[in-house]
Amino acid sequence: MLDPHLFRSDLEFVQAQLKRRAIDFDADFYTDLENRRKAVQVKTQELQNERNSRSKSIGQAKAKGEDVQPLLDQVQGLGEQLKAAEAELADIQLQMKSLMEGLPNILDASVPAGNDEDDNVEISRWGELPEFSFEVKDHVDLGALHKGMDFEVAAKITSARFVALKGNIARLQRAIIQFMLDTHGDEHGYSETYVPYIVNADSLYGTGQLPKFSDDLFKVSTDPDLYLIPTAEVPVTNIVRNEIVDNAEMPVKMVCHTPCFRSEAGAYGKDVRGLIRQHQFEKVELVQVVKASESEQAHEELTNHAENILKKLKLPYRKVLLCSGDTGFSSTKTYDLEVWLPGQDKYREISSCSNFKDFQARRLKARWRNPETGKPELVHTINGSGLAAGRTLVAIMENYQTAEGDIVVPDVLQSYMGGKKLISIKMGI
RNA sequence: GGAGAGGUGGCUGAGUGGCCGAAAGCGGCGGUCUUGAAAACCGUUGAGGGUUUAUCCCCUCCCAGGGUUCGAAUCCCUGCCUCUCCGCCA
Repeated sequence: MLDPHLFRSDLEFVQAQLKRRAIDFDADFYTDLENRRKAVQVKTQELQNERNSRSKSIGQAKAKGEDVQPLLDQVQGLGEQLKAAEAELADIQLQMKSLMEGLPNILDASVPAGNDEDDNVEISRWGELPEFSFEVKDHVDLGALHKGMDFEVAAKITSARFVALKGNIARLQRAIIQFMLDTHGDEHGYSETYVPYIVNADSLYGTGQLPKFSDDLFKVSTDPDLYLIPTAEVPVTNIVRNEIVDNAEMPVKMVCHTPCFRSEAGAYGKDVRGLIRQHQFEKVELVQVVKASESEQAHEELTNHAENILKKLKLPYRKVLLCSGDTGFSSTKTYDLEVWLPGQDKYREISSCSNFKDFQARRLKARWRNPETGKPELVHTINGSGLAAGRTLVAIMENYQTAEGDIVVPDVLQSYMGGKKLISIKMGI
C-alpha cells in the first residue's frame, strides 16, 4: 500500500511514478473520491461529536435528577443522520481502499525502464562457465540415470508439475538446504525460523499476494480462508504484523526453509520439462525488517548473502537488476541472481532479492519505535531467496556432472553428504 | 472430540450502562537527591486518523464483526483465540 499522504501532497509525482509501471492513474477520479472523503469524514465526525456531547449532558442531567425528556427530544433523528453519514463514509473508504490496494509500489529511481525480462540490466557475472569434453546432460536425464528424480511417479501420486526425489539426489537437496541454513545463520547473522506452511488471508494481504494474486495460490480451506504458502516470505514477514518492534531488536534478520506451493496459473506450456517450475518446491528464504534509513544498504547486503551461497558452491551466476516491467508488484527494486545451467545453456533465476520499503509494512502495520522521537515508525521489509533449493539442486547436477553421468559433490556439501565426494551412478539408490 | 473458564494499555490487573481511553501496581522516560549508582520522592508515559501553516480542537480503538441504547469496555448475537480437565494422538 502506498502512502495516502503522498497522494494528497504530490499527486503529479504519484501519477508520473505509476506511469513507469505502465499504469495510467486516473487523477480526476481519485481527486473526486478524495474530496468526497474529506467532506463526508468531516461531517461524520461532527455528528459523532454532537452525539457524544449530547449524550453526556443527558447523563449529567439524569444524575441531577432533572427531567431528560426535552433533551431526548432534541437528539431525535440524530442517530439516523449519523448512521447515514457513517454508511456513506464506509462506502467511500472501501472504494478508496480498493483503489489504493490495487496500485503497485513506486519504483526506485535506479530501476531501468523496460517491458519484460529482456530489458533487465546485467550488473555483474561471477565464476567460470564449465567446459565439458562430452555431451552435457540436463538434470532430467541425470536424475533418471541416477533413478533419483521421478516425475512420472509424482504425476501418479498427485499430478503434473510435481517430483519425487530418491536416494542421494534427495539427500543432496537436503544437504543444500542444511548448508544454506547454517551459512546464513552462522556467517550472515540470521536467526533460524520455523513457521506454519498454511496461512490466513490477513497474512497474504499483508505481504501483497492478496487481493490481487489469488490465482497463484492453493487454497486449502474456506471459512476460514486458508492457503498454502507460496513462499516463506509470507509467514516470516507476518511475524511483525501489528507489532511495534523494540529498537534493540532491530534489525530483525530471519532465515527460514519451507516448501513453497504455487498454482502456476498462466504458466501452462512454460518450463514443462524438469524441476524448474513446480507446484511444490523447497526454498530457503532471507527476510530482514529494518529501519527506513538502512533499507537500501540492507538490500545490497541481503543480495550479497544470497550470492555468497552461489560462490561457496562455485556455481557461475550473474546478477541482474530487474527493469520496470519485470519488477514485482510490492517491490521498489529487485535483483535477480541467475545461475548458469549447462543443460539449458543459459542463466536461470535462482534467487530474487527485493526491497519493499514501507509498502508491506503499511499493510502489515509493522513498526519500530524510534528512541529519538519515542514514536512508532513503519519498518522497511526486504527479502530474497537464499536460495531456491530445487533449482540449486538442478544447477549442481548440471554443473558438476562427469562424462559418466556421475555428480561431483561440491566441497562445502561433502560433510552434509556423509563425506561423499561423488554421487556415482554405480552406487545406485 | 466432550466439559468448563477467560480475552482490558509494554506487563499484572480493577472496572456490569453516563463522572472511563480506562483505577492501581510494575516497567519505561524525565527530574530531585547522590562523587556515581541504587533506594526514596515528584512528574510523565497507548495506537491510529481528521481538520489546521501550526497550536488548539475533534473522531476511532478495551480480541474481531454485527446488534440494542440518547449513551456500551460493561447488555445481546456470531466468530476467532487462549487456558484448565477428560478423551484421542505424532
